[in-house]
Amino acid sequence: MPKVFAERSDVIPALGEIFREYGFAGASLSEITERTGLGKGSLYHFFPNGKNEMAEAVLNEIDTWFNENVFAPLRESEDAVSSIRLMFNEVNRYFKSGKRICLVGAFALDHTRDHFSEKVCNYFKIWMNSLTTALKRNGLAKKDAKEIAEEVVGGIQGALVLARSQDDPKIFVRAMKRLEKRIMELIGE
Amino acid sequence: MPKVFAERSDVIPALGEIFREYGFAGASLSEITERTGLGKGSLYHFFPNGKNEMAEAVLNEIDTWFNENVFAPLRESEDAVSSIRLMFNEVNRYFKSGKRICLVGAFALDHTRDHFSEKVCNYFKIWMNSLTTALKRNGLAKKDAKEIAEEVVGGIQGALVLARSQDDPKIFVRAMKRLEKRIMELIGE
DNA sequence: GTCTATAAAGCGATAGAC
DNA sequence: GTCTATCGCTTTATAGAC
Repeated sequence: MPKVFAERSDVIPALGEIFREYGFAGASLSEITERTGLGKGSLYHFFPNGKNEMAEAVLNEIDTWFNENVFAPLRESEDAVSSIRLMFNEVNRYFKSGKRICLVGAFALDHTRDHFSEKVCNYFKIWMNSLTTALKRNGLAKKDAKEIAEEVVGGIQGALVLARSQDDPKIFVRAMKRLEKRIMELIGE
Repeated sequence: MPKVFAERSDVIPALGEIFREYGFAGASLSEITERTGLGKGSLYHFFPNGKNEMAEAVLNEIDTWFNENVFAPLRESEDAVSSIRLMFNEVNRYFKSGKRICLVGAFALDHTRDHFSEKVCNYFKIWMNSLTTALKRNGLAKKDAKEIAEEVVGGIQGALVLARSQDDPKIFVRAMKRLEKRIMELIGE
């Protein structure tokens, strides 16, 4: 019996997980129909431009989530220290303590990046800029703040790669703790 | 006019670059025939098991290269400090100062990992273990050595992701310098 | 060892009934 | 909004001539 009145936004999380597991090129429509429970008709109704539009919708949702839960607090919170602690907590939660990869980072590595270059570039750029802002508010010089932001955002991506390569999420958790500790030492907390 | 007497080992570097650019799933045989200049007949002559065997050959070559140029010196060199400097130099050269990604790291992220899990796992494991050995030889406690090795190998992977996301190889070069400096400070050089 | 021709399957995408 | 049927194309892989 066909489901009715499914909403476009309902399928986006499932699409995200499929792209994470198979990559953009490896995610086939048959896998997508199976996992979402929607036929091709429904999928093309929601995403007339096919797989490309699905990936774009996923990237937009990621963008929104990080802006609301991580980037905006870093930029706007009066208490910069707790906004940085919040970042580590939320990021750890988002990546399921290392059991989930970063889709944007995965897209960045191969030619998939070229199809979504603006979104891929901005995700990391805004993340680093927001963290830099919070660090400057804690008294760090602009140059130092930028450098540590680059180290932290890069360190998180690398820990996700390493954790998956060893099938050991604890590698990610350890990296997060190490990076948080280093930031807190630098800003004297 | 058909080339004759091409050798299997001749095509492996080209295969590596194709997999880096397109990922395993995204690398099509038509792209491979085009870039290697070999017809499907020749390719299946060299790699009877098709794409899978091609990727395996690439991973084997990567394994050999890193063992000879990076891992073995780390484990065996009498001068542990210069073996660590050598590591940073060789790794920087291998990844073309951030213009080339790590194929093993890319494979690790999606389900491609499951097809080559042993090789993917061992590449990073042996890298971290070799670096740990060199660090212990410089007087670091085992626990500290393991932690810094994890940080450095992860940091390199993350920097590759970040550099490509921003299309800015300098991010990778900066990370390499930062990581080398941190190691040298820790072992008191 | 190389090539071309071809097979069989799967792909993304579309059309049209309901 | 959902489905099934189908299109045209590309895919991986094989066969067989040279």
